[in-house]
Amino acid sequence: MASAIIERVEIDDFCEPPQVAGPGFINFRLKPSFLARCLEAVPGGDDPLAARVGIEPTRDAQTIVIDLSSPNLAKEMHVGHLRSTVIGDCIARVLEFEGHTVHRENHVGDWGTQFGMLVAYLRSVQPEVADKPDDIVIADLESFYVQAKARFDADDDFGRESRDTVVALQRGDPSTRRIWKAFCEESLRHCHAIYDRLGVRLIDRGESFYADLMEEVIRRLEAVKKADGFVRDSEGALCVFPEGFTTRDGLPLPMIVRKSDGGFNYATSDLATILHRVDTLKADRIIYVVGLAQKQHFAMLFSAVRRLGWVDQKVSFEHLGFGNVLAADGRPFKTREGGTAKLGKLLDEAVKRARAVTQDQPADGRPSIRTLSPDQADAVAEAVGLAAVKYFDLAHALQSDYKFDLNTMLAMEGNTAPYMLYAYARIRSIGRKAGVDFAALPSDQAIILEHASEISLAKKLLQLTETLDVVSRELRPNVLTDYLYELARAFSRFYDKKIGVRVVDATPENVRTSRLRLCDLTARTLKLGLHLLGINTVEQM
RNA sequence: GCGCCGGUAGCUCAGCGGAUAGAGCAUCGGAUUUCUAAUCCGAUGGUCGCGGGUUCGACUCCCGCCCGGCGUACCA
Repeated sequence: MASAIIERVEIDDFCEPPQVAGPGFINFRLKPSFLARCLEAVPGGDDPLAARVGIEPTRDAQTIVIDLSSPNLAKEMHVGHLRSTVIGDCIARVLEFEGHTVHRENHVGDWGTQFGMLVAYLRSVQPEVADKPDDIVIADLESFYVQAKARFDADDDFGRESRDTVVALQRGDPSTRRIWKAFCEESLRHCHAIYDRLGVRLIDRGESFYADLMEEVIRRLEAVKKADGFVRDSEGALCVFPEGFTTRDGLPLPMIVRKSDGGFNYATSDLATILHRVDTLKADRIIYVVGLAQKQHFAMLFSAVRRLGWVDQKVSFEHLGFGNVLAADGRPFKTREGGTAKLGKLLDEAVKRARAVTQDQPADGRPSIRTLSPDQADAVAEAVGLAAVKYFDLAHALQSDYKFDLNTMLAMEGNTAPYMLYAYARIRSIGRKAGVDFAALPSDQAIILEHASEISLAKKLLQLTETLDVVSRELRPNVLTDYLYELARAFSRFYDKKIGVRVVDATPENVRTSRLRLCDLTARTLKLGLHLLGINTVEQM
């Protein structure tokens, strides 16, 4: 059968004669001339598609909401928020690149009983905030919370005051609200210092934003409530009972939407966000980038929304769950003191280590030829350190836990950000060395693929489109990191003095130009790919 | 108890129906008078947790076990 297929296919213009290779396999080998034609067709220079390496936006754009990051404003952001933020941002970038309208929704926790405690504590330790709420400064949110909690546990009067403050807050008492708002804004400033550093932009929408919509959720549920129905009261709480979920005792498991004390919880606000996202933002697709631990919660939420018929069938809901970040010993990530590891500190540490890496000298004692000024070295360290953390996170399959290991993520060898950034910087340096502006390379000159390393680099370059298809369809960032790593390796071989080819001093001129164009295409592909991961490139390092 | 996610080379991880299971690190051995060696080439190393089944073909799908983690009504 295979030979019958081989005889009949007409693919001479782009493929070598196919060969039967064992039972069930036919090998097709694309002709270098065809690969070259494909690469020649990629727009360059000042073409608007040059930075997109020729990839056109989709024709059926959707409106997509991505729920990401979502820290609790009561505390400092910690490692736990890293994955949601970095993965969510990457997915958003990929979908935006495809041409979709993306809303990055930061569903921050700014509501609930702990805020009564925090406001009461703030009032007692910084009484002046009542008059000047905008002057509030809390250097360390984490210890502020710990102190408030300690007082709450030890002091009954303060406990009562805290509970009264929650009530006042929810009733809308102006003075309480003012202090609460000041606290939240201060906490958000801490968050955005990190977002800015990570290059992540998103829209903050706290639980409090949904206060009216939560009431609307309750009204709608009350309207369809029946004694033994899908929506009913149970043990004093208003509940939805999606099918197929049970408690330890095998009884139907409710999603509690209004607690028996009348308060709301995350199910209430998650339902409210859906109303906002569907009715106001007009979302076609909603993606929740939240840890795998909440898988059941989202399964119940989506099931409930479908059953309630609150959204059009064509709106899709996806929980993009991910595993935990563990310490190097495989245990939950804690500081030496046992507290949660603050994200800001972790990034500082990564950048500090990256700075040391930029000081590395060649192993054999030759002098380094790096010419970075201290300021440039600082900038490179910042870029490399943050890139290392992000890249390492994104390079892991989403569902698996991974060990946060600065040594591995900052290694210059292997599938790491430093290797990738170096490959890019190295290519840019070739352009400088050759005295050419990549953007001005003549795009009408042929690409010539003769050497094995040129052909395999060309094949890799041409896999960008299908790689991005997989990434956006399956929402898997590590498919992109793997591709970029393979591309960088293919380039290292192409450029290797032993197994590769000469570039800057290649002759004749048309071969040199062809190879420089391959360099340019590789640089643009790496830059685009890293950009979609949320990683900035550097021109030298 | 039930459900979900892991269990792949000494270590860190990819692969998740197709051809001899791949990288990096580590170990050992090569290249090199640089187009920035943060490189390249090679070797060693794996009954893909265990046992059944489906299939022409299973790390990949199904069933049952064993480990580890998480979830399982008023935290998120």
